[in-house]
Amino acid sequence: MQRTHTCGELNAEKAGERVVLAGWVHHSRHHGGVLFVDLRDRYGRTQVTFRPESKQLFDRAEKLAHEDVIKIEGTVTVRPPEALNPEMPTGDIEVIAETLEILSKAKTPPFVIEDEVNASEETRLRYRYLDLRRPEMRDALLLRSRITQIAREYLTGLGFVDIETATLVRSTPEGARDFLVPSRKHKGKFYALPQSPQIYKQLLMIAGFDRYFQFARCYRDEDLRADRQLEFTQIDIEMSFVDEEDVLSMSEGLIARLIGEIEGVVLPLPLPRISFDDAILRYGTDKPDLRFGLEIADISESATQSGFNVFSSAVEKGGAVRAICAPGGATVSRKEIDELTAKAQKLGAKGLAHAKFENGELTGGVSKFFNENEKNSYLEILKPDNGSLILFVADSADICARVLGALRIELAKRLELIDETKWEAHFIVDFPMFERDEETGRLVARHHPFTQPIAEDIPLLKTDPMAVRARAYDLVLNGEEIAGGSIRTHDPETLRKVLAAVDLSQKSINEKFGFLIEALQFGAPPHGGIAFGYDRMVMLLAGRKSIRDVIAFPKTTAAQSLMDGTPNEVAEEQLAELGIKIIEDK
RNA sequence: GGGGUCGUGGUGUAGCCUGGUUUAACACAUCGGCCUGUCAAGCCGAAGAGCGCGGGUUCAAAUCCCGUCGACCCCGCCA
Repeated sequence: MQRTHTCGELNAEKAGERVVLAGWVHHSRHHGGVLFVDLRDRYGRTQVTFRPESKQLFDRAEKLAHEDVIKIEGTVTVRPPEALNPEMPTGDIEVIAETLEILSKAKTPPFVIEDEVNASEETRLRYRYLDLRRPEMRDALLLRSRITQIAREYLTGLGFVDIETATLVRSTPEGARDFLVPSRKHKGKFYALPQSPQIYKQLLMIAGFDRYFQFARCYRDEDLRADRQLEFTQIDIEMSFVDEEDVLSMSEGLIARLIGEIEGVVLPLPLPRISFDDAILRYGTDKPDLRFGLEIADISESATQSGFNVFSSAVEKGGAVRAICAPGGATVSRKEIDELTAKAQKLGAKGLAHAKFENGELTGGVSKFFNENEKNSYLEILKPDNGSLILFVADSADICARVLGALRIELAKRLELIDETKWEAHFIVDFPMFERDEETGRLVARHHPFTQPIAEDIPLLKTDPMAVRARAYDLVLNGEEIAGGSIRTHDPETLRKVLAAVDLSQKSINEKFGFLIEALQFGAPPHGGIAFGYDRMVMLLAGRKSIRDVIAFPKTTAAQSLMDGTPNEVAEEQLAELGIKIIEDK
C-alpha cells in the first residue's frame, strides 16, 4: 500500500508514529513561517504541517494547489493546546511532514469542494466527479451502500436467494415506454431493457426458488422528475406459498429495520393499512403524507340544500363538495388565497371557495351565501378550531380529491405543519384492478395484469371490470410511494380473463404472454411479491429532496448526462451493422 | 406535449421591472506580495465577463419583444 493510514483515523494515541498519508489538498493556510495543508480522502481530513526547517520541502509545499493529489510521510504530533480543533475528529493531532510527493497535479477546480453548495446543479452535474468529492454527496453514496448491506442481510437472513435476471428482455406493450436495443444478429428485431424483472421473478417462483430478491436496475423511457430517472433501482422481491400478510410483514420488517438502524427511530409495527378508496376520500391521493392531519371532509350531503349555488349544483350533477380545515390558517392573506386558487384551477377545479372560522362563526369568503342549517352542519363535520381557514372544492369527486389532496400538502408546507423529524409509514390496500386510459378510453391494469383480482370480484371481470379490486398493496413513507406489489395470478385461466378484460384478443395474448401462460401450466405455486423503489427510499433516509442526490451519475430532467454528453450520435458504420436508418426530424 | 422559474468573469450572485454617468458591481476561486499556529486563516495588490445563442424594436439593449438552446420545478406520462 502507498499509505499507512487514511485521513480520518489518526488521533492522539498515534502520537509519535511515522505515517504515510495520501489524498487531496483540501485547503492550505500559509503563515509565512509555517504552512498547514488539510489533506482529504473519503474517510476524513488530517492537518499536515510543513515547517521551515527543511527549506527545499517547504518551497515545494508552498506551490501546492487545491485538489492536488499528494503523498506525505511524517510524524503524528499532538498539537499545541491552543491549536487543538475540537470540530475535527483528527483535530488533536497534526502530521509534521518530512517528505512530499506530488502524485497528480490538479487544474483549478470550477467550484470549491465544500459542503455549502456554491455551484449550480448544472455545473455540479457537468463535473460530477468533483461534486462527489463533497462530503455531503460522499455521505449520501456511503449511506446508500450501507442501506444495501442492511437490506441484503435482512433478506438473506429470511432465506431469500439473490438471483440476477436478464437485462435484454422481450418488449411488451403494457406500461411505460421501453428502451430498445437493436439486435445485430437479427436485423429489424430488438431487445428491450426491463422496466422491472416482473415476469422473470414469477418464472423463478415456478422454477421453485421460493424466496427471491434482487437489486434490479430498471429502465423506463418516460419524462424525468425529482424522484424519477430513466434508470433506477428496485429491491425486487417475490415469495411462494404466501398471501398478503406474509409479504406485508416481510416488507414492514425491512423498512422498520432500515429506519431503526439508520435513523435510530422505532417504527411501531404492524403498520397501519388504509384502503385505496379511503385514502382518496380523506387525503386526495393514494400516497398520503400522514405526518400531519388536515384531513379532507366530505360535506356533499349538507351541501345539497346549500344557499351557494355552486355547491348545490355540483352535488346535483353527481359530483361532490369537500373541504379541508387548516388550523391557524385564518392568517393566510388574500394574496396567498389567490395563489392557492390558481393552483386549484391548474389542477382542474373551476374555482376555490374559502371561509374562515373566527369567534365561533364562519366568516368571509363564501360564508355569506350559506344558510344557517348548512353552516351548523358544516361546523359539525369540520369541527374547526378558532382561527381556521376552510377551503372548499365543489366538482366531480375525482377533481375534489386531486385538488384538495394537492392543497392539503401545500397548506401543510405553508403553515409548517410537517414534522420533518417524524417517520410515518403505512400500507395502501384494496386497489381497484383497472383504470381508464383517458386518452384511448381503454381499460388498463392499474398495477399490472399479473395481479390477482380479489376472488369474489372475479365474476365481475366480464360484467363490471371497474368494480374489480386487486390483491395489490403499496407502501408509503412520508408521503412517498416507496414500494408496491401484489399477489399474482398463478392460474392461467384467470390470467386469460384479466388480459381479455384489458381488451387483448386471444391471439395477442398468446403472442405476447403465451410463454408465461404456458409456464403457469407446469405447476405454478401461489406467489406474490413487492418491489421497493430503492432510490426514493435512500433519498428519504438521506434526507434529500431529489433521487439525483443519491445516484452517482444521474441524468438531467432533459434525459442527458452533462458530464459525458449522453445520449450521443453514433457512427454510420455502427448503424449499418444494425440495419438502422435515422429519419431526420423535419 | 403543456405551464412556471432561471441563464451576467472560473464559481455563485447584484444590476434588468422604471433602456443612456456602469469604465457591468460584490463574494469565493485564481495570480503576486506580507505573515511561525491556522483550520471558511488574515492583510495588501492584480488580472479576469460585455451579460446562453440568434433575430427584432430603438438614436441607444445585460435591461424591452420574438425565437432557440440548456438547468430546475410542476401537470400529462411513469402497467
